[in-house]
Amino acid sequence: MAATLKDIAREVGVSVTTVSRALAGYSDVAEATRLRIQTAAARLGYHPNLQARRLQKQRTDTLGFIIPTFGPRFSDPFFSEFIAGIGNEASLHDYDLLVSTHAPDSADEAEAYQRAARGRWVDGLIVVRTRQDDARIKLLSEHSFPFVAFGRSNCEHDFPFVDEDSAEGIRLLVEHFVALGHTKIAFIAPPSGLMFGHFRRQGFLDTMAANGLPVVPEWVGEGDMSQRGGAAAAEALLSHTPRPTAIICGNDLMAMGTINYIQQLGLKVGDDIAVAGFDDIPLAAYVSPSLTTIHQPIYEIGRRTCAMLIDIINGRFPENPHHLLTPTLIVRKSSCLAID
Amino acid sequence: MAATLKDIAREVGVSVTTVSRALAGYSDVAEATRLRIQTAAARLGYHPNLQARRLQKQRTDTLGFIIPTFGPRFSDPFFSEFIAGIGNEASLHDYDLLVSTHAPDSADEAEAYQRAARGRWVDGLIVVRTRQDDARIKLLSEHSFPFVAFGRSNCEHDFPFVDEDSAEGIRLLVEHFVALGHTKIAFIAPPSGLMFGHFRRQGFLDTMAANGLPVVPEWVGEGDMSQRGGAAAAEALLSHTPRPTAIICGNDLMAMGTINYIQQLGLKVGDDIAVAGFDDIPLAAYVSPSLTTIHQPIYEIGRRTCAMLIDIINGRFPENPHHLLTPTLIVRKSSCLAID
DNA sequence: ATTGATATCCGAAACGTTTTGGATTATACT
DNA sequence: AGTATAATCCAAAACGTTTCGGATATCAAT
Repeated sequence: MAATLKDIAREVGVSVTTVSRALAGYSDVAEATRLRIQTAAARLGYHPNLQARRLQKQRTDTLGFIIPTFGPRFSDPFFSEFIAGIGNEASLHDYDLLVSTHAPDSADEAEAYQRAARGRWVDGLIVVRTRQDDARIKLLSEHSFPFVAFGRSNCEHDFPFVDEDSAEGIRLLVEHFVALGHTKIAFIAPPSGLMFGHFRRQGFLDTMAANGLPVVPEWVGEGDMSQRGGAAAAEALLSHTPRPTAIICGNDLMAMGTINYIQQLGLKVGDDIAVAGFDDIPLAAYVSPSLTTIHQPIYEIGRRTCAMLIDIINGRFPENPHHLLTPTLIVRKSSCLAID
Repeated sequence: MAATLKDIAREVGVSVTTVSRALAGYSDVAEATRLRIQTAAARLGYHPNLQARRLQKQRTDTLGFIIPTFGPRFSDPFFSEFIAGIGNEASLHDYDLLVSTHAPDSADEAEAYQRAARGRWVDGLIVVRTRQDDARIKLLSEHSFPFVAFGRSNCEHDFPFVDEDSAEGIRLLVEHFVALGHTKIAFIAPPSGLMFGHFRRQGFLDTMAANGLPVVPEWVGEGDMSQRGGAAAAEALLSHTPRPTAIICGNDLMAMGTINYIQQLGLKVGDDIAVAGFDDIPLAAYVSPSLTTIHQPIYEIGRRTCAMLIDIINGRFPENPHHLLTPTLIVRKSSCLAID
C-alpha cells in the first residue's frame, strides 16, 4: 500500500539505489535527478519503512527506560516529569522512547535488562534510582551496552551519569535548621539500598558531626519514599522522648506523610516542629504548610541524561561523562525556629 | 555476532525454513528434529531478530502512548500509574510500549498522530484525556487505525473506549454534600475542552437541579487540573459573598490547591468549609485534611484499555467495546456538615 | 588519441525473518 | 503392486532498505 523506494524508482525511471542515495543526500547523484526523485517522493507520499531501515542498519533508533516500580499502585511524580524530559530530548534527535515497568531487583527486571544487553531491542538505556552494587549497571557495563544513569553507584565500573549532589543538599537543609536554632534534628532516610538514600543519609551524618550535634539513633528512620512510608517512619520517630524539633525527610512524598502524621498528633508543622523534604515536586508548594525542600530540576536532568546517551550511542563520547549538579535550597513555611 | 536461524540450520544440518518452523511450533516438523533444533538454539543462545521478524510480518509488536503535557514542568500522578497499567498488560502479551509527550492540540502532536495513522510506527494507540471534537479520534477513525481511548467523545465516529462515569461520580459528591446539609455548593471544573471536564460539569449542574439547588454562576469556576489552577479558581470563587459552604473540585490536584488557598485565608477545611476532589490519587489520603474524593482505578483502567487494544489489533473485536465503570465515593476528613 | 579524473548511475548482496508451494519419503489401504 | 495419504523437509521469494564495488559517460589535460 504505502509507497516504497521501488515505486519511486519506477516512477522516475531510475534505480532503487539512486533513489535511496538521492534521498539520503549523497553527493553522487545529479541535482536534477535528486529533484525529480524528491518531488516524486512527495507526490507519492513516501515515508521510509523504519523496520526495513533498522534491519539493514542494525540499529533501532530507540531508547529504553525501565521504570522501577514497587507494586502496581505506584505513583511517583518524579517519573512523569522525567519521562517528559527524556522523551522530548529523544524526539529532538529522532529517537523513540520505549518504556516498561518492573519491580526493582525482580527476576522480571533482570530479564528485561538482559534482553536489552543482548542488543537489538533498544540502542541504549537510561537507568534511574541507582542501587548499591547495582546489578543493572554491572550487567550493562560488562556487555559494554550504552547507557547513562541518573545517579552514581559504588561498583567498580566507571560509567556515565548525571546526578545531583544529594549529600550537599542535605547539608544545606541541616545547616538551614541549625541556623534556625535546631539541635534535635531527625532524619527519615530513603532506602539505603538506593545510592541516593546512602548519600543523603551520609550527608546527614556528616553535617551533624561537622556541627558538633549528636545523632540520636532513634531519630534516624527509613521509609520507602511514599507518603505512607513517611508517615510510618514519623510515627516511629515521634514515639520516642525527647522528640526532635526538626525532621528532614529523604524526599517530598515522605515529608508529606510526616506532616500529615504530625498534624494528626495535633501539632503544628512550621510552628511546633519543622519539617523539610527533598526534590521540590510541584505539589510541595501547594501543601500546607508549604514545604521547605531541595530543588531537583528533574525535567532538565532527564534531558541531559538523554542527550548524553544519544551522544554515546553515536560514538561521541562526552568530554565529561559525570555531571554533578549542585542543589539549591527552597525555604517555605514548614520551616520554623526551634522551640524547646 | 548474535546467533541467527542460519547458524542453527548449519549446526543441525537442516534448512533455515525448518528451523523457523520448528521454533514457531508448526506441526510439519518431526519431534526429534524439533528437539535437536531447540537444544541447538538454546546452546547458541539464539534470540530472534525482532527487526527482521517485524519487517517480514509487517507489524511492530509495539503500542503507542502519546502523553498530552502542558509545558515541560508537568507532573501528573495519573500518568505514572496509567503507564504502569498499560505497560504491564502490554508486556504480558509481548508488546512493547512507545511513549512520547506532546502539548495537546499542538502541531507537534498532530504530526505524531499522523505518523502513527500512516501505519508501521506502532500497531495501535492509546488515547487519553479525550477532547471535544477530538481531532485525534477523528484522524485515527478515518484511517481506521487501531486505538482505544480512555474517555468517551462527542464525535460522530463510534470507537472503543474505557471510561468512568464522571457525571455519576459528581452526582455522588453533590448528594454527599447535600446529605450533610450543604446547599451552597461551588464547583471548580476541569477545562471544558476535555470531555470529562464537560461530563463532570454537566453532572454537577444536573444534580444541583435535581435537588432543587440554585447554581450560582460565580461559584462555578474552571481550572487547568493543577494545584496552581485550583488555588487560582478557589481564590476567584471565594472572593464573592456569600461564600459557598462546600467546594467540589474537578480533580484531586485542584482540590489540594483549593485547600491550600482556603487555609491561607485562615479557614479550616473539614470544619468551616467542605472540599472534595476527584480521582483519589494516592496523595489524597495523605494531605491534611485527607480528601473526600471519587476513586478511579487508574491502574486497572490502564490494563483494560491496553487489553482491549491488543484484542482489536489481533482481529478479536470485543463483544462490548464500551466499558463504563461506576465510580465509588471515598469520604474523608475534608467533608463536614454545613455551617451557616 | 590516449590518459586520468570526475560525475553519475546501478546491479547485486546483505540484514534475518516468514511463507508459499512444492518435493521427497514413508505408511496404509485397496 | 499400485495408489492415495500423511509426515517431513526445503528452495526461493518476499519484506524495504542500505551499501559495496564497479560501470559508463564526460571532460580536461597530456
